[in-house]
Amino acid sequence: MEQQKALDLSFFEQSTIEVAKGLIGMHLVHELDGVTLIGRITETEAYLGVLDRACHSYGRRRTKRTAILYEEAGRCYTYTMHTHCLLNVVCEQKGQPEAVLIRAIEPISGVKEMERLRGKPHTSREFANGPGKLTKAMGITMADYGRLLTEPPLYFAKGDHTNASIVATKRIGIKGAGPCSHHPWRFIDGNSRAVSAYRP
DNA sequence: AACCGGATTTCCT
DNA sequence: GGAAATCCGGTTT
Repeated sequence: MEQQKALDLSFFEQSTIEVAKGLIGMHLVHELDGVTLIGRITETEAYLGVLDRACHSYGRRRTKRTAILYEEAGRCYTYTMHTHCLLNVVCEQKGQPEAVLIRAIEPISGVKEMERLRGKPHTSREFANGPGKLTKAMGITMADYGRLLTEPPLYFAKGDHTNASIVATKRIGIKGAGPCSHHPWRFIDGNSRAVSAYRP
C-alpha cells in the first residue's frame, strides 16, 4: 500500500461534531515496525468539552490525564479504560478541551499484522468494532499520548468517506452523564456492520 | 496509603 | 443478559 496523505491541522480545527462526522469512512494509518496498518473508520463519538457531562474535561476539569485536551487540535488523547487503551483526537482551538473518540474500524491493510496484534482472525465483524479492540489491532498504546496525529507514524488519511451513510445515535457507555447521555453525538457508517452497536 | 469507579471486553449461564 | 477480569488516575483518608 502506497503512502497516504495525512489529513492536516485544518481538518481537526472544524467543530468537533464535524470532525466526528467527517472521520467516518476516513482511514486511520499506523506505520509500525516497517508495516503500514490501515483501518477504515466506521464509528466515532464527539465529546464537547466543558459543558458535556460525559466529557473528561467537563467543568474545566484539568488533571494530568486530561491536560492534552487543552492543547492544539490534532493531538492524541489516549487513556486507559479498565485494561484497554482508547484513542481520541483533540479538536477545536487551544484551551477548548474537546475531542473525538475513535470507536471502530474495518481492517484495510496490514491485516496479517493486525491479526497478530489482536490475537484473532479479521473475518468477524467483531474484529475491531470497539474502542479497545481497534487500538489493540492497530498497535496503539499509552506511549502515543500527546503525539501529533497529522504526520507519521500515526495519522489519518482520506478514505471513501463519500460512500459512507452517516447515522447519528446516542453515545455508548456514559450513564451518569444526565441529559448529556441523550445527545446524538455518536456517528456510524450505516453501510458497515463493523460497529459496536446499532441501537439508533 | 487506601479506595473507587470507569467513553470495555470476554466469558459464562 | 450478567458478571468477572483487571488497571490506573483521581480523590479521599
